[in-house]
Amino acid sequence: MMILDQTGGKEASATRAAYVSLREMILTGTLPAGEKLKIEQLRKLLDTGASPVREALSLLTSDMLVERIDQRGFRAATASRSNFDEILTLRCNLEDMALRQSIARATSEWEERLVVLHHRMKRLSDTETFEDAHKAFHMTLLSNADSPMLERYCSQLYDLNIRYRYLAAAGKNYQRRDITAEHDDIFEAAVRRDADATSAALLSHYRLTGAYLTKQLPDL
Amino acid sequence: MMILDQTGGKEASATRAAYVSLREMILTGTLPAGEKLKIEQLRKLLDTGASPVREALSLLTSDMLVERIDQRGFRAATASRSNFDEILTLRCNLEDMALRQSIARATSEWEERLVVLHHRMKRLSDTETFEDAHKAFHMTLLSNADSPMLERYCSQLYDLNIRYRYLAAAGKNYQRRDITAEHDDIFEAAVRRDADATSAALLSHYRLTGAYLTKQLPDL
DNA sequence: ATGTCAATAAATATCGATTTTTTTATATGC
DNA sequence: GCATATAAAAAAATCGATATTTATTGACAT
Repeated sequence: MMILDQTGGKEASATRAAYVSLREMILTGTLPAGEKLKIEQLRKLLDTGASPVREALSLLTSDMLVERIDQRGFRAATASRSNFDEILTLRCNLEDMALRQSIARATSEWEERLVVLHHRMKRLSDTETFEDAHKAFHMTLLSNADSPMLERYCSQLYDLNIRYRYLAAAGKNYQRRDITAEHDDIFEAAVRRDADATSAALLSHYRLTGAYLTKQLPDL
Repeated sequence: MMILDQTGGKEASATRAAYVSLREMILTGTLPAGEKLKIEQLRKLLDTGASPVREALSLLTSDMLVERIDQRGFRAATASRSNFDEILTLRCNLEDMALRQSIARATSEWEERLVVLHHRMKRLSDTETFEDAHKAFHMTLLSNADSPMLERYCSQLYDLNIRYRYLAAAGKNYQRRDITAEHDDIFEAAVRRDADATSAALLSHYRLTGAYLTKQLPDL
């Protein structure tokens, strides 16, 4: 009998635990893109039953991280240069849309959330938890659009992009760009509530990162 | 021992059969928006096991037709006026993007597919299979964008919108608008490869339908 | 060598039963 | 009366075993 889960109720069910683990493994490349995902193998790896594994994999299709082919199981979503390009293009278009809606509805509350997250992100640069802070900052930029589906798409695309960062990091001499100044530009334009400037800074940030990653990416 | 599935291999697995049935039931409102989806109940309804039902429901979360709450099961996605508005806005933005990419890459092959589908759609007006022809026409318009994820989003949004058509039809004096002329406009502008005109016609088509549906929608 | 077919092995998909958790109903004390 | 605790019922989640399907192997003929 488990009293209470201190970690925030995350691994409440075996399915959820499997979902979180598998997600992480696919995003970071522990389970390589395109890899066949065999139930029995994963069941042993995660030390759980076949049902939670199957269900977790089914749920991961929502995130486009897993493909399911009827009667022949699951595989990790494939990666390719064209997929990478598509993600970049979609992110630019969708985030531009979300960002403008967000700024149009700007409130001081939203602004203050941004201030905190921007600060936190700068503080955590180069730490384990930077990734989380970075995503929180970017998603909060869009959060005021009050468009749950659009937010979901953007979050999805953000995560899919992470996968390519790990893929690039697997290539030999990869080192992270310094993106602090770019974040500052985005942040400052946002609190100024200057939609055009924020959008320009944000898209430039994505495109620069995209070009940088493309160079570092191994053959796909 | 089943020799071969004549219907095109559609219900190959119990999971797939459940997926198709449940999807249909949610889209048409047989399973009302927001409804609790109990495994045992659906299992009996579809005359299948609990595993295929669970897996089908998990897969349906990808389509945003089912929500899953850890340890307390599944429910049909809720419907609301704001959700309807969000779908309309997203469709206009995403389809505009897809359409322009599609037209920019226009080929005579794509054009001919459009001709056939436009013809077929006109032919089938007011028949059972009109829905399929209608979706095929709209999706083919976008198909030449060569952007699988964008297509997937558009397809998803198309289906989510269908649900509101059924919801409106459930309201008393609903009758379908005549949309033949609008389709003709879209089609003709597309084969002219006039991106601006096609986009304008398409978005106007969506917005007119949206305004019309909004009036007919019962309280949400 | 190459392609086909049958036999075998491996993996997926499904079932039926059990465990765990949540929900509902009922009782208890303030 | 109202909140809280407790017991019973319902539902979700999970397990272990089995059935079904797909993938692999090797013999055989072309």
